[in-house]
Amino acid sequence: MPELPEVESVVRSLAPHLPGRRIVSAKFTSKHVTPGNRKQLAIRLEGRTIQSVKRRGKFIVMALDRGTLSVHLGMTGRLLLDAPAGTHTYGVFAFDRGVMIYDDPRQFGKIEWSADVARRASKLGPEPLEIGLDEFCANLRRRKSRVKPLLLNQRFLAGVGNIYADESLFAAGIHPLAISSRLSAARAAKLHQAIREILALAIEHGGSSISDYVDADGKQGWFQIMHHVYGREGEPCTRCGAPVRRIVVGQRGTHFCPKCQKR
DNA sequence: CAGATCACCTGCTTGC
DNA sequence: TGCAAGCAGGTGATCT
Repeated sequence: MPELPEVESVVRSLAPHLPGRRIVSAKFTSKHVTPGNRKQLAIRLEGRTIQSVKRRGKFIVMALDRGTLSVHLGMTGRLLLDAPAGTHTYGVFAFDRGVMIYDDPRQFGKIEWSADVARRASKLGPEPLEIGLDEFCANLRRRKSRVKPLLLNQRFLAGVGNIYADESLFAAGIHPLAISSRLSAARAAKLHQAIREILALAIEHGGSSISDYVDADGKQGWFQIMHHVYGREGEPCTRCGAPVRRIVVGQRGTHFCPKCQKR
């Protein structure tokens, strides 16, 4: 579900509500979402006050008065404010005022305490909305990888996922199997620009709601209606009319226009 | 290091 | 209608 624009939208919907709230109690009920000692995690959170909510890559990072909590939504995770618990609720944060629940049908998400947050954060690459052109080009040139899997690599860029990788490559006119180190400076610059524009536009539209994504207020995103290739296999390219193709690259469905995107 | 394969888990869609 | 296969926004381990 959630890539950078969706996570950013969740953070923005949480930010007006969470800071200053005290966690009265917490409860976790999935060994996958909260691996290890989830009872201890609940005890650690008890009595803590949330100071800030930020995003780093696809991670939601909450600074507490003591310690840090990170939430990764995996594929189907949701953080919802003042919503009732359901079949797939695996986390409940009871505040002095209100409640926040964590839902995640597939349980690919992770809720973790600060020590693990630091370990994870050290493995993340630069923020795609912050990295400069020169550094981006140098990083592309240094790798001899197909460009699509490279964009999905969180050590290369933190936050780009399957939808926005495909959409960015389409916008830049680059084939997903192009070799990163062999991209011309002009095409690398175009990719840098495309990633920034698409992520920013997607954030403006609250992200993409493909099947069930919503922010913490339960509001869906609208960027999916502006997708040019993702999920459009067989449909005409919005630019040239040729049918959009779907191939598998690195085990991920990959959508592109064979006429507009060149190696 | 690049890449393939598998694994984690549930639910929805598709095709026979 | 039923059932199996295939698919899904992500990541990490393991092996070549």
